[in-house]
Amino acid sequence: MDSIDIRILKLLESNARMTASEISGIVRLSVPACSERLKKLESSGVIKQYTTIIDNRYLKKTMTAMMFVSLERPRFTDKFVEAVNAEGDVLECHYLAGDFDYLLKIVTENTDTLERLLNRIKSVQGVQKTRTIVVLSTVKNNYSVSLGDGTDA
Amino acid sequence: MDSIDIRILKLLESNARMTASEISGIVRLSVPACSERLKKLESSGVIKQYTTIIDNRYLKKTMTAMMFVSLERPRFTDKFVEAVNAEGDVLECHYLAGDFDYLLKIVTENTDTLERLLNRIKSVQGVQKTRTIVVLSTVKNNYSVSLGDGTDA
DNA sequence: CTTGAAACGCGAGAATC
DNA sequence: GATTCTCGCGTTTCAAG
Repeated sequence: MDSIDIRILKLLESNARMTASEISGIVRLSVPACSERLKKLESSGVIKQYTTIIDNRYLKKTMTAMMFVSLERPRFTDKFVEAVNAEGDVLECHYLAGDFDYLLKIVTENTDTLERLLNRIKSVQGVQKTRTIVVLSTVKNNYSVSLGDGTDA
Repeated sequence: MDSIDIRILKLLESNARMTASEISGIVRLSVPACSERLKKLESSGVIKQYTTIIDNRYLKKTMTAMMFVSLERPRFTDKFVEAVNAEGDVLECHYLAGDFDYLLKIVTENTDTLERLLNRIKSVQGVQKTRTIVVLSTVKNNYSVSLGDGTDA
């Protein structure tokens, strides 16, 4: 992982469909050299996934909320994790070191669907306490750590 | 946006580098028809971005934290947003309807870098109160809303 | 929407420096 | 690492149905 790899990753971060020849032109490497680096970054696991970000507006999911959840006992964890994974509107679920056990990031249609989701979460066995915070607007939303300008690292 | 579009989006969500001919084979459409749908999904803004998810482990950023921030007055917003955007380790920033004004999702190296980041945030003009919660593990981490199986919507 | 054809560009591999 | 060449495939654009 040298600075050229970082620059390649940065380019792919901004556009995952960039071709090897496009990249080679920008980072000033030959196409085969670029292809090889690409394959290594993929096979080594540095590149976890190429994904597509879909505008939630077109899916009518314009409401974001954060939901804290506490479980009665750790033995309810498996059921809870299962339930969370089954909920398509729950994008993230983090296990916390703090007052609450979990933080869920939710993207859903409206207050109705949020209410129903909240009720489903509350009915999961072992869920003791929840606290939901509505997001008014999202100022920043990156999907991966910033990679700097490639001059360092 | 019919069910075929949904299926195409689903495929691109799982792998943004899928070619039009690969997609056409799966959704049982001709290649030109697929290409056209792709271009429409891109130009209409349904597809916001093709991005690459990089494993934070390889960037040595293995620590995740959630930071709540309150500002004294709304007039400090611009400076704060600017500061947040300049911080590479701050992946998300949401404006909240609640006790705190903002929630920041942070991915950083270790407690040292988190401490320094916290201090930088605290020194931003107008920052009144913060509360930082360390994430122990991440159970679920999707980047876009789930699209179902394409049989509906 | 389909098929089919032509032209172009890209990616993979081998050979070479 | 760079280059060059070749081969096969994907993409785009056209036609016609």
